[in-house]
Amino acid sequence: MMTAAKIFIVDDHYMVIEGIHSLLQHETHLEWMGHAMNAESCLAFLRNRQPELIFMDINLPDKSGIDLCKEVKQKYPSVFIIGLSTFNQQSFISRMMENGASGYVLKNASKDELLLAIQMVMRGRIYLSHEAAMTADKKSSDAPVLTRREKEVLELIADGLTTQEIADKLFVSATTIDTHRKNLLTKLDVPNVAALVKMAMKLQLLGN
Amino acid sequence: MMTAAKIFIVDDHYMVIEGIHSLLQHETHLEWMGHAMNAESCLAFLRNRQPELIFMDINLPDKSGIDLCKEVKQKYPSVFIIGLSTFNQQSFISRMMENGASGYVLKNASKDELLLAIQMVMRGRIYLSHEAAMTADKKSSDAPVLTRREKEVLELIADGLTTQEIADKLFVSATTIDTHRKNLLTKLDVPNVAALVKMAMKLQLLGN
DNA sequence: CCGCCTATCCTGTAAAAACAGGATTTTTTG
DNA sequence: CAAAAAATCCTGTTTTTACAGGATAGGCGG
Repeated sequence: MMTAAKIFIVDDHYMVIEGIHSLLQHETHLEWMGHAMNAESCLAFLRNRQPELIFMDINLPDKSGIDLCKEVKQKYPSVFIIGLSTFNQQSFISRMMENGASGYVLKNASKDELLLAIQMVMRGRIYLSHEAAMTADKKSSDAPVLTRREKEVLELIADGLTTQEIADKLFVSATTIDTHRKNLLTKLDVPNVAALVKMAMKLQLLGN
Repeated sequence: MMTAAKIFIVDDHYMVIEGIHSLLQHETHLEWMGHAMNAESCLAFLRNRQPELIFMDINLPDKSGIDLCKEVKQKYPSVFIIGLSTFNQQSFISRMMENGASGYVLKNASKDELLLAIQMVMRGRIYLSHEAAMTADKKSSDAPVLTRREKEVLELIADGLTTQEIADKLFVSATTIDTHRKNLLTKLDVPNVAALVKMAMKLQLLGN
């Protein structure tokens, strides 16, 4: 029997916080440390106290859970993080895992699944929500893999910047951006930026 | 003082059910009747017992909350329905309202907001979540009015057709399409088609 | 009936994107 | 480490957009 695991949650949805709290409050081997509703206050909390496990929503008002995950893991490598989201967006899940998350559960998880996830993750294993694991292969098949730079360029293209403007912004030659754009069109199999942006939105490769 | 209002919830997310339950369980003027996790079992429940107010998620596994709302209101006109969703999708909100819902709250609503919503709706008034209401006018105010033809052209641009291709498809001159494109850029205040498509998606002017 | 809006069409120029077909240098990773 | 992947840069040409500044005809409502 291990000592009570300290749990913290970051989610901007009050009902989700209450939901998890309610589900876990009578578990004597778990200690509820509280919650944060944005990345900022989460980091502030961590400066003083350290939970062993954090449930972290992917959509936060001030910063994506993916970035927050990375930051938290850099500063506090020993903390376990379980991603939390309504949908099973494979791209988000894998990016969360790349950034050091130990697991991922959907918000429609049952109490049993939550407890199982906590148990496994606290033992150093990976837990992926059943449904999340299911769609894992499905999504990855039709959503092409973009590199970090390509995503960056894609984002700027969608913001309406021209090749030259993007080049200036990223301190590289315009031809480089041109190549990236070319590769983006090929990867997403579209003829021009208009279709590119639409496709990217559809595949949720584009924030905002 | 009215008698305890009977409340029911339909949502496929366990955490949301628990969240609302937890938030409302100590309210003595409310009676928690239980929950359903899909449209089917919601309808089954209603055949035997009748709540006065139903919190209804927009995304259900077997049927959209919008359709379920319509069906429930047809069979049991006296029941009040409050829509429930993670995002403030204006199109969904309005369709929910058209189908007889009396209100709409986001899942990040606070306890106070929930109670206020219940109170207002039970008195026959409409309650729209603050953020939902916010985006309601924002959407309608800063979303420019496009003509039928402009929408048509916009759609084709987003599909990746060039000006010439669109002209051929619509049996008009290329310069006509050029003018439409120009007007679209002006109306949405964007510098090029990439930004145009993104903005159009954001303002929900584009289907698909 | 007379604006206003919509849809259509025009000329011309400059800028940007798309297409082709490379090459080199980092960075990542097995 | 060595291969693979990613990021960088290049020279061209052709096509498409973006921008400027128009015009004309039909419909609809005050």
